Amino acid sequence: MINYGEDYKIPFESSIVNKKAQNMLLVFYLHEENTPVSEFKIIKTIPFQLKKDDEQQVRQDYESIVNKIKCGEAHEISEKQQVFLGACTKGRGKGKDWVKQPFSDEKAKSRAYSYKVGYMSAYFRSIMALQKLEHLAIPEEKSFLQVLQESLNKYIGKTSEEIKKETNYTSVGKSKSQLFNLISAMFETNGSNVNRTQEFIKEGYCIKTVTNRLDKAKNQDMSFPNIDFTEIYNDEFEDSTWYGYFAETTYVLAVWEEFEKDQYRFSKYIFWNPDNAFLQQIEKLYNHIKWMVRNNEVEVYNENKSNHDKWTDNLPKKGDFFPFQIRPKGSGESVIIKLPISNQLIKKKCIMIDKKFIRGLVGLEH
DNA sequence: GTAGTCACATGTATGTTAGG
DNA sequence: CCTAACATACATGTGACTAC
Repeated sequence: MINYGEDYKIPFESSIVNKKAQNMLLVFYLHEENTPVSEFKIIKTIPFQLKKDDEQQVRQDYESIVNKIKCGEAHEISEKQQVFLGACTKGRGKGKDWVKQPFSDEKAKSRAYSYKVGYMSAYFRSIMALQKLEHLAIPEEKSFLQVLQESLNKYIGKTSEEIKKETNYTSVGKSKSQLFNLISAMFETNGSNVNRTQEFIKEGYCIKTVTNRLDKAKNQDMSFPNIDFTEIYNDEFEDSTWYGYFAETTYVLAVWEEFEKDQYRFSKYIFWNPDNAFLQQIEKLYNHIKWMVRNNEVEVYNENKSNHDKWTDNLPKKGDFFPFQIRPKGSGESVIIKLPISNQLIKKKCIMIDKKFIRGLVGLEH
């Protein structure tokens, strides 16, 4: 736990963070989708060692946390303000974990120090030498953020055709993720998804595209990876994939303008960190789905329907948890999964963020 | 063990349509 | 005729299998 009353007096060297880092055993499990955690296999145990290269950042993260305490702003600490070492919420939840802080009368949420998911994933990869992840080339004298901005700035104002030429990006056809793939091409990732490069994962960054189309009706909500109902059933929100998506990720929203029919121009990008209200809303949705699955409340209407017919169900609808919506998302033959416990068949789903919300973020909505 | 191949799931998205 | 709520497109990722 973060001790608001004491920690601000303690330098990093003698902090609980640094002490525990000297004496910590990591146990890695293999995550399997739609499988309860208790059945995960242990694949690696190893003592934790903070890498020399990362120490400076962890120290800065620690100092940013204790500085907030010193400024009487402990209630404003969140997990987004740090890079590797976060300040995750901890406590009984449901409003019962507000504690005193020394330099303000405002009560702060109880929190603990934590290494972020992306950081630990990168750590794991570094010790396991898995198949090689693509790397971004980050020159010695530049930071990740500089490289990110320079790579994008270079193409601002250019059309997708121009960018295709300059990046030697081939692939034509009807892929629905062409504009996103083009962003990856800007980072010279050899065709890999830029969001899955070592650097993006470790720093907790994710690029998404927002397209402003001539036919307004064709503007789309923003999609996310598929929902793992077994994870929701078993895990608390704070340990979930969704928490990682929204509490520990900085989004870079790349905006494309359709200036002529089917012609797009990369107009700008903005950074977005989901705020607390957003996080609370997704937590509500998470817990609602958890409740539904646990109590066998999910109903699916698929009588006499094939896998490629329309199925309907009683999961929350658009508007119930604005700006989120649950949508089907499979393709090919891979469109059906089983819910935990009930073994109820249901179409694969993902969460989507409402386009009005997203367009508001990037200044397209008035 | 591990390189190559195949099949298909996943992640990035957008397309389609029925009912108010 | 709009748009919520269903659907699918395609490139990449990846597990299973084979051959060495």
